[in-house]
Amino acid sequence: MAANSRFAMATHIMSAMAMKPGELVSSTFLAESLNTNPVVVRRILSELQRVGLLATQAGRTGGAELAKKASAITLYDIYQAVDEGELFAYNPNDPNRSCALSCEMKSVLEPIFASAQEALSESLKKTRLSDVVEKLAKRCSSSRRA
Amino acid sequence: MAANSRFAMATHIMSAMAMKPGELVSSTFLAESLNTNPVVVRRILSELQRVGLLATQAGRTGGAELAKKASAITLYDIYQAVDEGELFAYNPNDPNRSCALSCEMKSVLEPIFASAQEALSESLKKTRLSDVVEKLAKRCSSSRRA
DNA sequence: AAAAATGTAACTAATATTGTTACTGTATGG
DNA sequence: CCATACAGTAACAATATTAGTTACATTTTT
Repeated sequence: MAANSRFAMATHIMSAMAMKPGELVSSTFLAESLNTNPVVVRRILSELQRVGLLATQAGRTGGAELAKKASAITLYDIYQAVDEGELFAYNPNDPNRSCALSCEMKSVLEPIFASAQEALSESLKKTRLSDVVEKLAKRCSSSRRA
Repeated sequence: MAANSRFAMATHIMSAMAMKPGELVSSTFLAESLNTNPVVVRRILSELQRVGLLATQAGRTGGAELAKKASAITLYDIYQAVDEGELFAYNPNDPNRSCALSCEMKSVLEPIFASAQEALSESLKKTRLSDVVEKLAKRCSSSRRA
């Protein structure tokens, strides 16, 4: 259980909400779609809410709904909300101060890691949540036909 | 101890070898530079050797050396050697077969994940090991001057 | 007041990463 | 020929993260 699937789950959750505009969707409903526990969903909802992608409402008829139009949300927004960890980690040990290479390694890697992270981010910015929903709608209707 | 630093360590190792062309470098020497245990180094050496980036020699005067010129090796080659895991993980649970969205989610995410991975890879291909070594050499000489 | 929702804390199980010890096999040098 | 220094690898411990679960407080509607 190491590679983190929160981005996939968050995109799933956001897509489900985008397909029910104006409706409040419960964590229990979302958990059934994800085949997991409602608390797992609520943890992700909480992160998405924190960055303003959705709003929740407590109480008997409560639930969550998108805070913006699906066309105004990119997958990068979702990625950022749930995946704050750095892509790459540096050597966790202190540099060996008697080794010049060891002392300079991190500062040489920094811009390389930053560029890679930036390339990844730009790629995710190209897809909007509305694009995902469109693809899902197409696939779902064609699988229903089959 | 979760985010994986093998790419940073492997780049460090490859750089150290690139700065001693023709020499066999021991895992003990590399471990001192990384401030870690020789076995940690040998595990990474083993992965780099598996993909043909370096060659090792056993015995009293043994060690490791690059199998190609530093200008013929990109950081992507190193990344691939040590970081085989996927960048993103899918929801580990089975899809809920009574939910069309749930059933189609993975196939919609697949090309998105692939594009992001590709963008990352292309970014890493832009830097050659020789570029890293040049930057290190500059930084090391200027820090020595200071 | 009951019911159904959010929000969150605390715990478990599984897994990954790093470091360590201990050992085998190999090649060199005296 | 044999001690030495290396690679290679298995086994284990410490730590951290992820996902799932239980439990409970709070909020809102009916």
